[in-house]
Amino acid sequence: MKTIITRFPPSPTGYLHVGGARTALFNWLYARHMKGKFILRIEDTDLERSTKASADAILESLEWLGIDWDEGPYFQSERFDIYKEYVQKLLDSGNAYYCTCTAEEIEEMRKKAMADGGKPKYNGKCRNKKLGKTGNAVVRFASTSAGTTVLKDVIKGNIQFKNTELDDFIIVRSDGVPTYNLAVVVDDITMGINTVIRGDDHVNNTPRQIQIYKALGVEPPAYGHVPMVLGNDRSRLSKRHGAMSVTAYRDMGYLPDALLNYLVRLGWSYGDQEFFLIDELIEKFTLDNIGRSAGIFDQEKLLSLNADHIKASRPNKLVKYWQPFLKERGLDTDDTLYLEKIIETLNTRSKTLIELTEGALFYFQDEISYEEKAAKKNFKPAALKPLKLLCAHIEAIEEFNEANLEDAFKKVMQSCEIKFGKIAQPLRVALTGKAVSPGIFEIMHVLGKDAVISRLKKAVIFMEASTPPLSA
RNA sequence: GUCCCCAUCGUCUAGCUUGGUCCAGGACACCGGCCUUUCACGCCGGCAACAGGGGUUCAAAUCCCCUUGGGGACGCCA
Repeated sequence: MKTIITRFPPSPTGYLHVGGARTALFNWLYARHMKGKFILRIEDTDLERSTKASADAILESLEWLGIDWDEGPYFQSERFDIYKEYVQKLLDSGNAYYCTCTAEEIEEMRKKAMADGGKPKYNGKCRNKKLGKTGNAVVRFASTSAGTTVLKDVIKGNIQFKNTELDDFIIVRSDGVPTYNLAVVVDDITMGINTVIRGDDHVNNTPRQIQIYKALGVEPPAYGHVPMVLGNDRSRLSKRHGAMSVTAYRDMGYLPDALLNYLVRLGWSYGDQEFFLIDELIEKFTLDNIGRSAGIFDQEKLLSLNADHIKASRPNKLVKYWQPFLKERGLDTDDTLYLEKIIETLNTRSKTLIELTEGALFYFQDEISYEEKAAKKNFKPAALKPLKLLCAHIEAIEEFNEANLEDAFKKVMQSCEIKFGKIAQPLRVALTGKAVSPGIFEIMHVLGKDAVISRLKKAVIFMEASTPPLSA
């Protein structure tokens, strides 16, 4: 059995967006599933628009996602000699020719073709002129207009194209730099790529590429065109759909595994299963479960999946993704054991790492500032006595454990003749400053005896200072 | 304009290959309820779809055709 070799070939003209990430993911998963190879190639033949910064950003995103590559990154801009060689072959075999038509002439041809009810095309004017290489001549591929080209797509099935639909497209620009259609084919041939999984938007390029393969006498790879990811208005994903870069999701507190999980399910399915860990995906991912229709990117579902992944992650694994968010707020992240304990109290109530951070703030503050609403509602005069009493009982505890703590509560409840709820909420505000938080026993356990007592005392002082003793 | 692709709840989808087990299943969102020291988690329940029209067939979400709708491509971008 042959080794499957896939690739991801982004062009460095911007950041890696979620659609591209999904394409990379499919190629990567398939390669991993088949125990094959995954190659990364930077398609920077467009010297004008390609930037080093974009290339770096893309690599960074892939690394964060955990999509690793076995070869590369190769840069097309460093492979011009190879392309030149192949172009010469095409020229020699009569499958390509020089063309000196001007932009105006070509514009005319296109208009005419449109007027005749067809696609805007180049009419092949220079094809038989046998022109030599001159100053600003381009090289065009002499495509066959007879017959049809069949694309055997592993996802969409057979697609037929009448060859008359194709024109003689440019394979080398006037400045000598090859264009996309030529470079992909040459790269895929020389890199041994045998499986090409890419976006739907490339379907119409495929017959051109297949023709180049034929002209070169090389067997084309297996193609699989995955449907596009659309924005909520059903149009192609773009900036106006909001945050679409991988790094934006990272910065919003999403876990890479959650993004990957969401992305893979957008277009691929495994029965009714929604939640996947990466290893599981590698084990279960195959091309035949990829759907044929385009999908809309749904942030809500991604959010929900992120919450699931936060819940399912081992705290010690989550720490490394969480630390940057803590650092951003100037919080100390050295005590990872403490962080893990905090996570355990908050992971079921945080949908993102930002929510986790916000929910955890009180753990890091020595001085709790009370939320006005929460204080008003729970720091009522009637709560003063129970809190004071509770403080005293807790201080008296020798071993700060659940049993003793429970005992302290019982005593307070009995002597004040109140229910647990009456003491729990004020205590919560005293400990966290908020009316919403993890369970108070969990919190006390993480905070420890000293912090609990100190926060209780401060709450008592606060209440005494701000509340006139209405009831005796 | 021309070519290509697609079409199941609002969204992602299962089911379609090998018609009947589907008056269509799961998930997100939404709405109820339970649990409960708050908020969540969790659990239970509800709302909600086979685009339309023709065929084929005893029988069609599943096969065929047309219409409509949506998307994509037509670059010296990739």
